[in-house]
Amino acid sequence: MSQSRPYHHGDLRAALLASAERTLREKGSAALSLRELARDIGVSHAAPGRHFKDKQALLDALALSGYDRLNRALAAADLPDAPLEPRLTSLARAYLTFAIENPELLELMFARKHDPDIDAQLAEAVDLSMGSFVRLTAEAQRRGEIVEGDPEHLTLAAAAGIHGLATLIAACALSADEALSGLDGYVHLLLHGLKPR
Amino acid sequence: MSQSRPYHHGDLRAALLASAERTLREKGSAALSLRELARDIGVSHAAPGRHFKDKQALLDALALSGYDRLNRALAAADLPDAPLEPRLTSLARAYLTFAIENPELLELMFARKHDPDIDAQLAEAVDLSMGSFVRLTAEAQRRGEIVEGDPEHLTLAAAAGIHGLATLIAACALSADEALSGLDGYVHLLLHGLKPR
DNA sequence: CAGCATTGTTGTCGACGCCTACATTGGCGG
DNA sequence: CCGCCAATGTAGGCGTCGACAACAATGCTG
Repeated sequence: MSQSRPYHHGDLRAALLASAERTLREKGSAALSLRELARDIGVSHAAPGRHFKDKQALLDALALSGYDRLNRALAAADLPDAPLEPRLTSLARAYLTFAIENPELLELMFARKHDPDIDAQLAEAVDLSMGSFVRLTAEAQRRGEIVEGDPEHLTLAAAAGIHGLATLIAACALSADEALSGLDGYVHLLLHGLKPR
Repeated sequence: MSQSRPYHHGDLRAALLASAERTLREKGSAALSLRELARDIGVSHAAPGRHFKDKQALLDALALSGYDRLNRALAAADLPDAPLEPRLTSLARAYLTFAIENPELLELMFARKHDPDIDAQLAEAVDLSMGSFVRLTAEAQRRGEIVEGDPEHLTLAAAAGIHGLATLIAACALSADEALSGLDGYVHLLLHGLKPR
């Protein structure tokens, strides 16, 4: 057989992750099968097992890479010199955009079934995501632009709302356009409250 | 054979849903298998197919019953005569409590893979859930206790934050105790904003 | 260049979802 | 009261999947 394909793939792990992410985007995490991935790439059905001990291990790796991309997007959207409100809006917009573009991945990232050992890395990645918001509230609080109180609580208050919008978008319970167009108003409400001043 | 079990179960559909919900709570939705449900109940492996054309159909039914319970909990927690802040707090507490007690179910309810036809019923159930919050903001706005603006946007602003907290709890990214104990403060922030007055 | 760890292959096992053909049951009309 | 039919449960089978084990090809390292 003049099969030009070499016995060793070269970087099967990366190829698996890339193909898995495409399948995830197109058909959802439930439709992800290790055997189909192997077929798509052109290796045997057991080859993925060399790189991911489990199907769950692959999902975990996918979730981790998702946090990586999200964190880069958040870092890029941070405007350290901008005033509080536009700065928070920019972060929020980056988060929502990620949710709109990677709904299945977001669902995976916040799924409640990861290996305990990977959970530590995951928690670290989540902390990194929160980091952008923590810095923002901490600095704003130092300048007196934000109410006093436990900075962690204040950060959570801001982040929970934005995360809620993101999950609603991912769950198709909220249209992406609607969320993005109402974002400015939403952040304003976050900062000024629902009660009239 | 003196098998006392009658040929017909009587209410297999309800038994399946009940058993499925227990399994869901104990082992997660991924571990839910129609065949195992049938074994637990003591019917043949194809019997569930008479009541749910699909595994997804059973998950959809589970999600619908989840919305039903959530909506009842929200209705019971509504205090129409209470002032704005404690009223909102009571609704929020009911939502978070539901999330704490039914994390897997909540994940299922907001999963993005339901049959298109069931989606209509699901959307209706979601609207019902939002209803409690909508009434609250509408009345508060009528009394001038809440900022002017599109009531739907204001409701979303309140509900998104609470939903965000709930999903964070379900995803184990936030401890239940922490969320409940900080809830009063959170609702206060929602109403008064992060900026000092 | 020899030996060994890495990586991919083949084959197998049990479980699952779904389908079809068949059995049992209970209810309804003659 | 009885026979028929729809509803419900059963038995078996098909194709796929994840996981495992035994084996083969490769390439690194001493």
